[in-house]
Amino acid sequence: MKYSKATNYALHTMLYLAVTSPNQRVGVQPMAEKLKVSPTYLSKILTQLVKAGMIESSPGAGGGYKLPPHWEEISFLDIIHAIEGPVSLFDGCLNDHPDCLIQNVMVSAEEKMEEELKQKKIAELAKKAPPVL
Amino acid sequence: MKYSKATNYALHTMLYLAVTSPNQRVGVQPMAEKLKVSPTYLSKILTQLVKAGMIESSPGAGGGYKLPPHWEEISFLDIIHAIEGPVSLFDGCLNDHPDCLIQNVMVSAEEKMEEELKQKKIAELAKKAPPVL
DNA sequence: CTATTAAAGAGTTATAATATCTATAATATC
DNA sequence: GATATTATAGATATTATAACTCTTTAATAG
Repeated sequence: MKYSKATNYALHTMLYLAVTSPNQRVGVQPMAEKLKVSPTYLSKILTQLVKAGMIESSPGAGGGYKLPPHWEEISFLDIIHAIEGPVSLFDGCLNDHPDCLIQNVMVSAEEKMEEELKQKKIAELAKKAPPVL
Repeated sequence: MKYSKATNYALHTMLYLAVTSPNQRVGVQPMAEKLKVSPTYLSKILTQLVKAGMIESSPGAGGGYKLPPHWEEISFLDIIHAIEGPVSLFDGCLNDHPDCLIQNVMVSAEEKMEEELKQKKIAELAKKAPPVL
């Protein structure tokens, strides 16, 4: 029961873009160096973020990744869902009956966490963040 | 990013004990049948619960598992921690700096969920639960 | 056309979850 | 005390998922 490192990488790259260059394109290499992860692996994660609309990409020379116009609205939850998928963290019931009391409790607790993650924006953190991240 | 099935089994057995026989000993087999899991595997999980003080056990003929005296105070969070350990669901920071903004957000969100899980007691559910679970 | 950079696919390794099997220890009943 | 019953412990196997690599393809700027 842990969030994946991929989610961790995704959150950090988003913050990186928000802090250093919200409008300028950045390639994978500098970010991969910063996070000490291989560029190819990080690019997989970034592709997922692109598909979820969390960042924009352009190939070719001078290309790279950039935050989208609505970047200031992007929340932690958005990014997490982009990587982990929209799945609930509890697996459903073991017996056959339809309305599982345990499931209900777990889901409602999860929703409390998600409310918090939805309120927290990357942009908000970028203001507080030191230049080094 | 999911809670383990072991946690799911643990929650269900606790509710099972609370609903059917808070004071009487029950062996592994009937519970394993109910949950459709092998008795040996379930017993591993139950042993973890014993060590965490969530249930009491006695070996030998007529033995089995039973809820402890303070069972009405046992929360979802207690049970989850007994199985998953006390670990945070976020892995910590990637860079070297000490005070990770991202980590802080994740942890505080997690705490919101835990507050909810701490308030929800098995006993409370047992009252609402149908006899079949 | 060429250099650069993202995307996609296949495959590998590592780690953790899930489960099984066997042996051991403890207890009640006879 | 012998036997049946039940939990506990250890080792091991299996499966699933995460984490990562390598290689190829596609797109774009100059």
